[in-house]
Amino acid sequence: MDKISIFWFRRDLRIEDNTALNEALLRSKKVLPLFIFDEQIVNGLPPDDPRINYIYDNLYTINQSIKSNNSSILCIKGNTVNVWKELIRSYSIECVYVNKDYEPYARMRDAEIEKLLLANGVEFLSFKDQVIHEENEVLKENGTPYTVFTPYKNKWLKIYKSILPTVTHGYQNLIQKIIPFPSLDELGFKKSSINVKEYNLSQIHSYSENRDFPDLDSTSYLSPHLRFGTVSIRMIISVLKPSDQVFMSELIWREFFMQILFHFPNVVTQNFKSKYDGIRWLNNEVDFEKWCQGKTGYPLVDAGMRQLNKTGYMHNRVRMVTAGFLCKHLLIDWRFGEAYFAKKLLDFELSSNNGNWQWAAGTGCDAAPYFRIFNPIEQLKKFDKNEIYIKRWIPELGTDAYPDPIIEHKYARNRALETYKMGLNN
DNA sequence: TGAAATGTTGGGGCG
DNA sequence: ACGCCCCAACATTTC
Repeated sequence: MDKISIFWFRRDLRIEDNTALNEALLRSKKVLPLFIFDEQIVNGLPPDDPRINYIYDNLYTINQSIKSNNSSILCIKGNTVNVWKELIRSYSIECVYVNKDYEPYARMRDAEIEKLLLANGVEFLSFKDQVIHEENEVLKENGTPYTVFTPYKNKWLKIYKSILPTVTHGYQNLIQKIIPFPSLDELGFKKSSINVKEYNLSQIHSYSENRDFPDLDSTSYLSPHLRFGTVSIRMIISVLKPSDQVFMSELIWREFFMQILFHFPNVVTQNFKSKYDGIRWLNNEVDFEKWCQGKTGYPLVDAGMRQLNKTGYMHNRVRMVTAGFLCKHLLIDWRFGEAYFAKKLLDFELSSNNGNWQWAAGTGCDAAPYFRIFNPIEQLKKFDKNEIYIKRWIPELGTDAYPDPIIEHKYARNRALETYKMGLNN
């Protein structure tokens, strides 16, 4: 039996400028592309989760596009370890190629699979692909990680040399074998009514002027594409101009929080700054439910939550306002908000979601100070003064059906200040 | 990538 | 012309 190599798709769902795939095609004459719907992940999601749909659709499209070479993606649902044990039995595998995934669960899984493969004489090669600079490439002089964004960014930019997307040299080294591609139904999933929007770079050069106005809908919608790797980060960076530094900074925030999660994995469950551990959250369930449903009586908060519930997306400015409202006005632990966003966001990325929630709560590294409290009315005046965005998402606005504010701003502000001050450890 | 509270300044109304 | 008050506008401090 001829030896083959396997390229394992994970969160890099494209065939252009895909580092590990390119390496596999360069070094091996028989490359089998693989995707595993990991039961440990998907079993925790509803069968019609839009992100599962999005992954499926992209795999389907890639599978169609390599059919001209008589090639296929092997698409399986199962327990990842068991799938690999089975693959080792059915194929004579020389080498497995992957792009690195930096999340705690993925690192643990990959370490386990690598061990299994090595024990069976299979080489496991992993490559940097998802980021420009990975966890140990941007460090302080003393070799420790940065925990403040601005110096991190300065160092990031200092060592950055423009990287162009790689050109793929053809896919003829993919194994020529038609494998039936499973239907969504056969995988045990269902069609979702929510779809990922295509990304849009046409307004990228006016990002810094328009980004704070949610009614303009001028943002790029890149986030889910970066999350699932349907676009390469090198391609995005390569279209930026020197004047696009604000947009560039957002991409650097992404890598900042990735390296924070890598070096401080306890942030998943703990405050980055433990001096906030003593905050007595109220965690009122009725308040939380109203926040989730977009029924707080604060239009900007409610519009954001409804946009999230309906589309799986929320404008960034509004994310800050809704998150701040949950933590400060309602005194609900940021972990509840984080979990809700994780469930709903198409672009859900553990590192960014966690980092930004801890930012909003004031508990994170380089976070907003706790006494910086957004006034949802002032934010509305500043960023949606013509009320276009809020009317778009709250049809009953201005009628009796729209609720009164669940809490008065001034009262909530003072209560938050007192509660945070009281909870401080030093 | 905050907002409120407090302080300062200076123009204008008015006796 | 002067002193006094009011208050908008801006600046600084505080949370």
